[in-house]
Amino acid sequence: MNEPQSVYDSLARYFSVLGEPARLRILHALCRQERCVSEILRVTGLAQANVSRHLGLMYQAGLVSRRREGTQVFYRVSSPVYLDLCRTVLSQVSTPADHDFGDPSVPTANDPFIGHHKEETSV
Amino acid sequence: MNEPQSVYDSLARYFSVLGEPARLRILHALCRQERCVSEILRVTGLAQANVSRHLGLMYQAGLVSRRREGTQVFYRVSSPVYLDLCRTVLSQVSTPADHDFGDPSVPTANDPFIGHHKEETSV
DNA sequence: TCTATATATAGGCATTCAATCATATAGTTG
DNA sequence: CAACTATATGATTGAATGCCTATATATAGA
Repeated sequence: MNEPQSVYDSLARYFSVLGEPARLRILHALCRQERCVSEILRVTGLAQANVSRHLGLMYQAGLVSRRREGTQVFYRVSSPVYLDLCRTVLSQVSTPADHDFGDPSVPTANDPFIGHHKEETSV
Repeated sequence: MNEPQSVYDSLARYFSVLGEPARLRILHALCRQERCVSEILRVTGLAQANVSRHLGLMYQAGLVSRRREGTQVFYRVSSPVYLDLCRTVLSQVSTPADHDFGDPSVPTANDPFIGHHKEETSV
């Protein structure tokens, strides 16, 4: 029972959940639509146990919602706010150009969380 | 040198930097104004070595800028975007009301990151 | 140069946490 | 119930990271 004591702890917890590449991949897979776990596996290429863990964590944190349909469990982003956060940071990240997140000249087609989602062919 | 390979890594790195209560405290201390390290120590009550480390990390990540003046080093939030992120998440967090982020009846006086970030104009 | 103040950094220790393998649970169908 | 599919979880390991103490660097002044 490690309840967060302060606003800072709660806030940090949210950011920590977002601070993991694998979880961001999963979030991106849910960017446009809800998906069941096996779809997420296929799209992201991550291992089953990992995806399940990350989804559980994100679910507990409130970032994703889920519903069961037969043996499958469908997850979706619980609030577009979380996608907005990603886009906001991405827009900041792209400007310095000291990393190679998509050339500024090349439009946002390849960037995650843009909304025009390239289906699972995204590299 | 461990350069991030994908957009997800870079994005996660940013969120990770924000995913630490101590760093959020420091960020909050810089919410309205730039401050030198000793001021940050006094305001946050954190240990000197920790603050220095956290500031160094945030500086490398680009979240804060700094300038030296004599023996003192003044830090400031490099972009109000990072404060906006905090406020955005806080607004999401506050709704459940299962944590004590400032009573809704009590105005925002005690809540972090509520101060309007005055244009810093990099003195 | 010597001293004092302000900030940064190194090393050790403890904890957190992601990846993995194996196994368990839930639901469906025969 | 048995067998199968889909998803979750336990246990272990290794890496990353935060805090602490001590020390190093930088700047200013006598």
